[in-house]
Amino acid sequence: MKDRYEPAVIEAAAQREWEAAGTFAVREDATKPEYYCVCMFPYPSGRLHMGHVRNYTIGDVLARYMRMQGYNVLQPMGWDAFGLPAENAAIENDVPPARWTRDNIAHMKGQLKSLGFGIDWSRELATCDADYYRWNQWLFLRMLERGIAYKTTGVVNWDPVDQTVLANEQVIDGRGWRTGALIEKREIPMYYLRITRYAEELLSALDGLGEWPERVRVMQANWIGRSEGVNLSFPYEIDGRRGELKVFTTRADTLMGVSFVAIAAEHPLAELAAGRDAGVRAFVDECRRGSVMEADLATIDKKGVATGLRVQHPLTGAEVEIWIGNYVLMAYGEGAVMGVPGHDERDFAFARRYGLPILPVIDVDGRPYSTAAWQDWYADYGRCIHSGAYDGLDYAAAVAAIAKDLETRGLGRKQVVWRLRDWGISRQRYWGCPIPIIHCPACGDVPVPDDQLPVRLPEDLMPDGSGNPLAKSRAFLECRCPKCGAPARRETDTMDTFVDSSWYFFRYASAGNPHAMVDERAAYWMPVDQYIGGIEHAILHLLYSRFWTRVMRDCGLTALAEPFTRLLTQGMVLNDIWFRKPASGRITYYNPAEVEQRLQGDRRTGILKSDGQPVEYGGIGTMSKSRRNGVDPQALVDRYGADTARLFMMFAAPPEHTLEWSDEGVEGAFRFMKRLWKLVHAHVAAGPAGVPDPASLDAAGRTLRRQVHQTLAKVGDDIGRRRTFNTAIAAVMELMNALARFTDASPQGRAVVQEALELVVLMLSPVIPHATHALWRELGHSTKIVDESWPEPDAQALTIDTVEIVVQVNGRLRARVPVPAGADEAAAREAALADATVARFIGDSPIRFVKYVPGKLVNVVT
RNA sequence: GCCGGGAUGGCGGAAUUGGCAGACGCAGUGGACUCAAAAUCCACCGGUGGCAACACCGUGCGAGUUCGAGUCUCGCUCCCGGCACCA
Repeated sequence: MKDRYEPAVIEAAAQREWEAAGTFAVREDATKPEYYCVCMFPYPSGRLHMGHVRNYTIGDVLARYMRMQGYNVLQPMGWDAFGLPAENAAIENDVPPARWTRDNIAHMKGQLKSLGFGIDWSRELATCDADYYRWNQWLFLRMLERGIAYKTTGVVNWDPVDQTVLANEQVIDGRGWRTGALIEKREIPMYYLRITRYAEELLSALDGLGEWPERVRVMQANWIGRSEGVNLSFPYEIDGRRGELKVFTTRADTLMGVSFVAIAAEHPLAELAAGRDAGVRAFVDECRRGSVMEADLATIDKKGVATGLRVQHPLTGAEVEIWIGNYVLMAYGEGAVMGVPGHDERDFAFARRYGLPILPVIDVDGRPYSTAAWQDWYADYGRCIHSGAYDGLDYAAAVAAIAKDLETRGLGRKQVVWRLRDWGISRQRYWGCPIPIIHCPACGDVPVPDDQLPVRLPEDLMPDGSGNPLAKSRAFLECRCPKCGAPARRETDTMDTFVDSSWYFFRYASAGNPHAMVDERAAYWMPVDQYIGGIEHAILHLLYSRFWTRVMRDCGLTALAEPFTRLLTQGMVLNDIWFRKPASGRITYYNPAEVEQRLQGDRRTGILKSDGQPVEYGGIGTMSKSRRNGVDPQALVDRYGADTARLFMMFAAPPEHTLEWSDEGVEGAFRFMKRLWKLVHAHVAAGPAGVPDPASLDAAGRTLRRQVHQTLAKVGDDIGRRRTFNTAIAAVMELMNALARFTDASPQGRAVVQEALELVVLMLSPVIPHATHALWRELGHSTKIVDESWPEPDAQALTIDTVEIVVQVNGRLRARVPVPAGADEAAAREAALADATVARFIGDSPIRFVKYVPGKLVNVVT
């Protein structure tokens, strides 16, 4: 063994050994408990970024730890390989998307291997492979059969210059990103998946996901958005035509307080009113131009316009005027709301602005109501007043009575409304999974028969930015109708890439099966025991996966409803932002590596190394291409090795927090690697060491040995239960400091050090697997450390005969005194009162009482 | 605006169940080694006062509960993430 720590050499050697032994290729084994650890698979953009390294390091540490715990651990990897960037790259670099994607995969796979992740590569998959996406198509056909998939129209962004449909992200300020043309909204036929059919189950099952972060569950619950209320109708007669204006309300108890009805600008009645009045037309157009989805709309003024149209109150028959309100959403409920200014803040503001009557109809604990200003309690539940027959009823009783009366008149009933909408999966794009439908002039839309799957995506086409190349490819387009045999045309839309990622974790566990989507191996591995990925996927990806798994269940493919037992959402990786902003022109960003930092007082300044001129500090933000503050993991690995990169990532912050990049921090991790290496080397160079004999250890030896086993217990708890890798590493560092100070070279001293080093190496092996692989051998073992079990702390080493307890006087720390372990209150009290400092602070005051926390603390209260 | 999370030294962070605030690391300061530098090693490192022993103050702000609060309760301020004016 070399004195010098040379990561490049030892890492390559360790990786070769794992590969040769097939260490991470796992098979189903009913005799062992299984542990399935999945990290969200990457989009093959070309290079690994720091977020990937962090994500996969967390997964790998857990996987290796669980392996040492005796589990049969599967850690697979794959590629989320369809999607828009490949088409953009094709246009920019004149490379077909298929080749660009596969080249990227090859390069990134090499990078993943160099980081030493314990991945079972025999199960690798790429969603752009027909072996994979044929099962998207197959399940889609099952969904069609069950009415879960259906076709209807949807609105898309149409670029009239390129004659193409754009994704939302390709529309900037209402214009096409390439052409700058004003984008039109177009209605086209699309396929949808009826996720709303599962809304109730997707919501209620969240309660069972106890090992998911609370905030993810809350975000999902809000997204699904269940509301219980009453759907009711306001009858009208306009131009001699009878109709009913429907509204949904969760506050049917306030129905007698209605003073107007507000409808969305997109509502059919708004269109009718706009046709009669130029003022109304202008307002409707203004509302439509404004975005409906932005959060800052929450603070805009509640504006509206009267339509001159009137409806009848469903219970009293009184005339109620219809207004168009900019705060009413067409996409939620019925696109219309009843206006109850007395008890709804928005309606209140609206009524005040336009001088509409405000009628209090709910009494809240007799508090005095004033129409002068809104109070939050106006929206509270109470008892009905000024409501005729309903006076005196509380919320539940009033809603029940009103719903019943409405139902008698055929004008309403109780209803549950969901915010969640069906999932539109059609994309007018080339680089995706073809939707397996054939359009026949005679038979209509005909599903591709199972025996003709997969519908292969031709890989030789080149997108040019104008429309979908599939729609121009006769070889793809032209086919025969499976029903009547007549010439027909293939569907050219492809599926949303969220489809691809909704079930890949099932496929890892059924890798390579050409006959079935999943097989009995999936039953062995699934559900995923630990799923790890970015918080940005908290809603859509996770919700779609939960939905897709339920569809698979209902098709008899799995017994599971929930795919992920435990979820860890890792924080993003941040770095400093440096920029220059010339008086005129665009802001320019500089990579932190190009900047020399200066500290002026508490202000951070810097100069650009290349020209010596100052640059401005822009705070700290997520690593991104646009701000040029990324750090290339490859450069890091090349310079320090994978172990240092892994150690830094796991040490710098807890996994769920953001992680601030720090070159000095990386240096610190590297220093630790060198210290560990040298410590083991120095110990081994002094010759063989024996096994410690607890009975013959001196005090220092016993103390060190106790710290070793205490650390072992803590590290196991930190990794296994708490998932706080940073504190686990800190504890080992602390132990290493103690070890470096321990200089007893006697046989027993060396035996304690031998044991300590072996345990340190074992404890760190999930985090820094390469160096520990070499050090394990160095410490005299012929086995591979990766095959070792996680050690158990020695209970005997942990026993102590004396503890130091803290003594407080009136809650303030005054002394520490040693007492025998397990001392009772009387003994601890006596020891505390015997201390001179304690006595000084007590002085002449009489002792009122003494509080004793066994083994920890005595508090003397005077 | 709503929902969720947070605020602890110069910095990242620790304090797991209400019981020693600041572990560990980074940066910094002083020293050893060296012709010198780097690397490495040792020591110091929240603030104020004090020669020192030591004392007092200190976990965003203001109250409260408790023998005891970074931790619990109430009310604020600011920051981050998410979103949906959701009837």
